[in-house]
Amino acid sequence: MPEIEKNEGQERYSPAEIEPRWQARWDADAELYRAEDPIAHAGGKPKFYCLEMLPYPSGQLHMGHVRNYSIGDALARFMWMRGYNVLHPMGWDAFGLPAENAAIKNNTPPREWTLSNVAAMRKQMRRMGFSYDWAGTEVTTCQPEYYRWNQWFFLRMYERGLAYRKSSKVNWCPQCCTVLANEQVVNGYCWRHEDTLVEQRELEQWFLRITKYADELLDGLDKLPGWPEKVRTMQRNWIGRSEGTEVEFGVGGDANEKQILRSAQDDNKKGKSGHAGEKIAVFTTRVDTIFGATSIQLAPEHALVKEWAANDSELAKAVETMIAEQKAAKETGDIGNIEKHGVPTGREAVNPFNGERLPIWVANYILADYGTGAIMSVPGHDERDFEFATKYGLPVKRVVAPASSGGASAAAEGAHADSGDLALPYLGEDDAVLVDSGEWTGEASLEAQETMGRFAEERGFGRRTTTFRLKDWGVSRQRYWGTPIPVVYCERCREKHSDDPNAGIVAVPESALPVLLPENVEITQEGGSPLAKLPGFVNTTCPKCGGPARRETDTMDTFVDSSWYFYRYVDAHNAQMPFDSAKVNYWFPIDQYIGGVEHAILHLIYSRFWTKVMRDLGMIRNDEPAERLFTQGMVIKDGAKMSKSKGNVVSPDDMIARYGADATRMYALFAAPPDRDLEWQEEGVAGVSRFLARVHRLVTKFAPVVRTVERGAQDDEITTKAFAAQTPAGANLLRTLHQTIAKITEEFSGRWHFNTCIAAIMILVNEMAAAEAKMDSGEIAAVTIAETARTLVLMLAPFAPFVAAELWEQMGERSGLLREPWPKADAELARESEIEVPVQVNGKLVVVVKLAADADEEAMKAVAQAEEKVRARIAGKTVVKTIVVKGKLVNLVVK
RNA sequence: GCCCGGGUGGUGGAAUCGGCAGACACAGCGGACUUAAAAUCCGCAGACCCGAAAGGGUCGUGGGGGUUCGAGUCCCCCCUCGGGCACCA
Repeated sequence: MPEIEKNEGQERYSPAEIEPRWQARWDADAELYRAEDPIAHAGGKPKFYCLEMLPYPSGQLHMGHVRNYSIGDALARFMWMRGYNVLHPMGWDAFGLPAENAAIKNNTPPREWTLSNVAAMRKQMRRMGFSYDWAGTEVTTCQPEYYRWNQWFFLRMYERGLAYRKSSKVNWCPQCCTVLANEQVVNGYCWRHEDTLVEQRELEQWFLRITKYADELLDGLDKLPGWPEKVRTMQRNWIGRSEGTEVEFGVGGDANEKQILRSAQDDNKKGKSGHAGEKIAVFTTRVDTIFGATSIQLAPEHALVKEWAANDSELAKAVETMIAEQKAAKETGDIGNIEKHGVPTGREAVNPFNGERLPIWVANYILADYGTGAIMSVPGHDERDFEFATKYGLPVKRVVAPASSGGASAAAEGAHADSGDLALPYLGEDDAVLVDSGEWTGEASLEAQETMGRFAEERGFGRRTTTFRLKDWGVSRQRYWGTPIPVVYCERCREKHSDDPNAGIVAVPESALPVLLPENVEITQEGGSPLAKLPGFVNTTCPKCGGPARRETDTMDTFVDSSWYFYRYVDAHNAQMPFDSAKVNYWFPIDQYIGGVEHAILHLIYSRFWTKVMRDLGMIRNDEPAERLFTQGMVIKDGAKMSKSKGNVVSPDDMIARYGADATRMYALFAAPPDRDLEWQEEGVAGVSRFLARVHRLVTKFAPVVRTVERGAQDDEITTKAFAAQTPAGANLLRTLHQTIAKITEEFSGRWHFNTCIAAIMILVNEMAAAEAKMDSGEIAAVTIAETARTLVLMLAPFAPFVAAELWEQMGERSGLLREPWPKADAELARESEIEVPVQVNGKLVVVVKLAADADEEAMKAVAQAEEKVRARIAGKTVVKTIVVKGKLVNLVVK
């Protein structure tokens, strides 16, 4: 053996000195970056695309980001060491309102403000040591190089009818001075302004036809087992598919004038039209209960109600009150708890199934924008209808009964709520059958839904249909800082084809892209698109006829930007196309996407939609963007989510300055498992920092040993195993080492409980510290220490890359840590030779005995029974039963 | 109201399969080192009771029941906190 030099470990751990030095080195030698084409140089390595959500460049990284990226970076580094070809990119969601607000406040142009924030945050991220390939993949969505492709996609969608313009009621936030998507309205309030109520305005807007993919977006969720069930459920609810039947009820005139009219059937036969032949379409998922309908309920906003209210001031007043009340309820937040009420319209509708005349009401619980805005009210089988009918004394009629009752509830006809068995509506079971339902009586409920739907279709007064809660995605924003919509409006073209309502809309040709967002724009809070005030931008020529035309002045929703940014990462500098399909097909789907659950429906549903559109354009092969999704918990401080308004924000810069980036990110992983909320406690960061100092001191001390051993090992060819066997203390240390490797490797590939990984590393370090003294006494071989120290540093690399790199170098290693293979656990070395077996009497712990790990059940039993404490406990009693679980425990049952 | 998560020492959390509850930390306490402090190192530490101590006993994972030799873990009922949806016909 060569002489072992010793380092007394005088150098103190100083992240402030270590971290910037390594950061500079990584920046300079681009260790973390792709020097060459990562696909061409994959060299047979499997690919791994590790993605974290790109941040909005507010100027400050917050703790939520730090946590998100610490998780992703640990995984990326681990996969790198496991020999994967890793793609780990980062970018900036750089368009959006805060830049405009900042412009108003500080008189700084949004571009300048945004880009300086990007620079500041990029610096923070580098300071954190995150392993992003800045040079190769960084994407900034507000750059024309990026947003021109938003425009390009928009044109592709427009060509295919996936982007269209229509006038409709839209959500308007008076604070943002812009339209919001449905997804951006939270309980009637703006998602950005918690106390600003969203108004409804009638405006011409651009929409993306996401509903075309509603079915696929829904069904695809079943094929995403790598996504959290919670997110999938949220998306299912959001898409809200229900299959049912639309049925047309014929409308009678004013009942007081005794102008009861024909049923819809008659109307259809005679092809009559006009007032008398008006129909009300209702949507129901339970057409089988149609014989139990006892009224028709319309939403206050229903077109017919408007018509009728025009000549009926009383009705008009009632409807107005209802709408006002709903608005008020939204403001207090308890919409949904609002009491059901309504007014009769004095008109009647005819049930096309049985010719029954039903009163038409207007009710406040009917939603105008779902289904047809009208329902058939079946109080016998719907809780809401029941509540309403009970209040107004409308009849409750049962038409479905459990099969077991033999359809015996006929007596219930016309009964009211106070009759015992009708105290609650019957909501149906799988075996329910129809009663009192004409020719369908006796038919199974589920079957009747089918046959009655078909019947309605045959007779021409209905159709089976599917409705969705999901609405098309309104993407127009009356704001400046976003992607210009690449469309012009031409008066001449419109007039030339006055029969086509879309004739005046002319797409900007692809060759003219990008439509650049002008600079030096005055931004005010007054509302209306700021671009509309720029004649130089607005006035243009029509690409079709060459005549004067007006540019679209709305910009795109920023969620367009984030819907496909992760595709751009794989080919960020492509000037010809959004990306090279071959590259996407190599990297996609994303192997792991990591982000906050707050994106569960907005970003994550739009991204899935965009993926399907691109697939149908033939650009990509994958149906879904990401194979696996992980949603991390929130960062909490003093029991509340960190936010400026609550004043409980902890700045990463402060943490770095005080404890270093390593300690900050390692604490973010240590304080809680990543899927749970994390309470930020500064003392905890200090603790991790102390731990790293301890590691630094220990490894620094052992580093010369490692260097010596590494040199010697080549000569002596002595295996670690052989050395380990020499001394019990050495075997113990190596056992812990290999148990730790096994533990961490397993967590990375499954549960991701990095808090327990770090705990395991701490245990190992504690044992190493204890081993220090034993090295001098010869109880532990130097090679054992060296092996342990070296492996420890490798395992630290995903969590604390700076100190790991520093120590790695101290140990005489020259290769970068990411190129070093992840250690392999040796099952033999990890195995326990001795186990502690608890001995119980009647399930209560009496004593713990030490046994050889391979002791069989007989031996365990014998040792347990021989134990003095156990004998004392069972003295004078009979052992009725002995339970022995090999390698686990012994339990004596006594009486 | 409905659907998901949680509830374990003073605190964050551990216990992956029903098998020693409280790993690993933080805060705390005691000791060593120091003129002193900081830093560091070593040790103690769920609660209650008995005992001078060594040690021993009882209780204990939100509450109540159950299954089991044995329950933080499984079943039923309930309380509570957080999140999502909320008249979706």
